[in-house]
Amino acid sequence: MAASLTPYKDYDSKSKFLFAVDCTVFGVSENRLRLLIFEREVEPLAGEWSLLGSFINRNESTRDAASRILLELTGLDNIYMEQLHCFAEPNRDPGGPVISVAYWSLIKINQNDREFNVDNHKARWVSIDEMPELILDHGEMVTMAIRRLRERAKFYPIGFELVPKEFTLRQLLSVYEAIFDHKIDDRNFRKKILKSGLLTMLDKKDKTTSRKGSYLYEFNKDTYRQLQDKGYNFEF
Amino acid sequence: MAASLTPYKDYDSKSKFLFAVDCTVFGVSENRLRLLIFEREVEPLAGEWSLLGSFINRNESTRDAASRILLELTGLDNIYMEQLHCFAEPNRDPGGPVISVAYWSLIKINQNDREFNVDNHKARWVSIDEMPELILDHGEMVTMAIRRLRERAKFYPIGFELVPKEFTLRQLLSVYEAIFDHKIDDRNFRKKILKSGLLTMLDKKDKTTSRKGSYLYEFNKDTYRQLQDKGYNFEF
DNA sequence: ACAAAAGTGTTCAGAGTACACCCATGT
DNA sequence: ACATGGGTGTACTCTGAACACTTTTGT
Repeated sequence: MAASLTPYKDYDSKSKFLFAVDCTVFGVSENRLRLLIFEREVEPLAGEWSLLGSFINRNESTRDAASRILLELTGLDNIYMEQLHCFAEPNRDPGGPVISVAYWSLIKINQNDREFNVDNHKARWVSIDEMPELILDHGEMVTMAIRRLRERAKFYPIGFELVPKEFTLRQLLSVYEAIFDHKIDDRNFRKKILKSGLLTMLDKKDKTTSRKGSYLYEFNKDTYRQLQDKGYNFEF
Repeated sequence: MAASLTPYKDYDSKSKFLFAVDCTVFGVSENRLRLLIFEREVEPLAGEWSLLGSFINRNESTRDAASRILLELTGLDNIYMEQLHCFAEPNRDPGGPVISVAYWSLIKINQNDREFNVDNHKARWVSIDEMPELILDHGEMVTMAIRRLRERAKFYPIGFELVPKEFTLRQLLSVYEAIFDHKIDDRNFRKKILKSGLLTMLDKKDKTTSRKGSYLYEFNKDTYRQLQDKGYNFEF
């Protein structure tokens, strides 16, 4: 028990719990919304598919713990991350009384996938419609995370977390198609996204996908931050 | 430790925590968004203002615990309630390593305030702009809860949780004014809310506020549930 | 010259916004 | 008759939705 001014006097008699975080990590590749899953290494349930998680230590917050996990995995420490929900059904974990706080995060797949390969985790990107059964309540976490992601994506500039620093409109459109799982009219998309003021057109073209080449954009950080606070309608 | 198939083998060596829930309870009265606060009864920090909370037991979920608290307080068990966030900063509680899951809920003030009076809790409704300092991170919980409430209220039919079973349009409008903290044009409000299909006009009038009397409405449960899933734009 | 992706504009319908007067009734 | 709150309609603007052809350029 940590140093404290006036400890709870019946501290020892109360129920205590282990505390864990689990991360739902999303990315988009090949026009699909994908999720990073792991082969669990510890008993119980070793060898089954799960989210990446960790117990938390006495001196870290849940957010610290989630960042720590993502850093170990990707080598990146500026990943978009939000708390999702605390899962605490009694007996949710056959390993003991463990309460878990789920986080969800977004990463740019192509930018990082090399690092996953050299990593010693047994990780796999799966499309969200081809997800295998996950252990414990991790399936429920994913369902909730997808719902939350779609809700955020509708009103906050979130698609940008899934796209490289410089990107084409087609790439961005395709991220939104993957998140919302429906086709988007490209003319209306361009019109609306350009009107938002979020994008700055660069004087460069990406020639990898067509002979004509398509303009690269980056996003305008000021507008981006404003819209994170105020919200904007990103329904297409 | 509960019965389990294969317990974590280093269970005893890991950090363990007490686990609590705290409830942010909102209501609307006299055109103000209000919050229920309590004089804390236990040490440490007894006598200061706080949210209503409780430790959770081994065999209840956080949701059960939050419902339990609200039931004790109000005598009602069908209160609108959502999980807000898990607060776990190290040393957030001087009483020991306690992690808290915050919930927020909405209740109809006039319907229940009698029960608060006979209750032995030292409770008080305060307008959100006249809130005193709260203990620990409870102020932060409230700030986040207000933000979440406003977000929900914009897109989901939530105002109805704050209004009696039969209500006038003026009452409903005034709930939305309180939540969003700005005046709403009553003609546009009527037009939009009636178009949503959420309301059924009753063949009764409330004559307590004017000589002419104003029609009472109730909400249409089917439409209500649909809009809870799909969402609707409740910005006025 | 042709294939393949990029880029561009218009029309229509529906929703939001601003705004001012008459209605019903108890006293 | 009048005071009080309840109830109603219109014009304008803006946004969203549907929809098809031209441009560029490497081969």
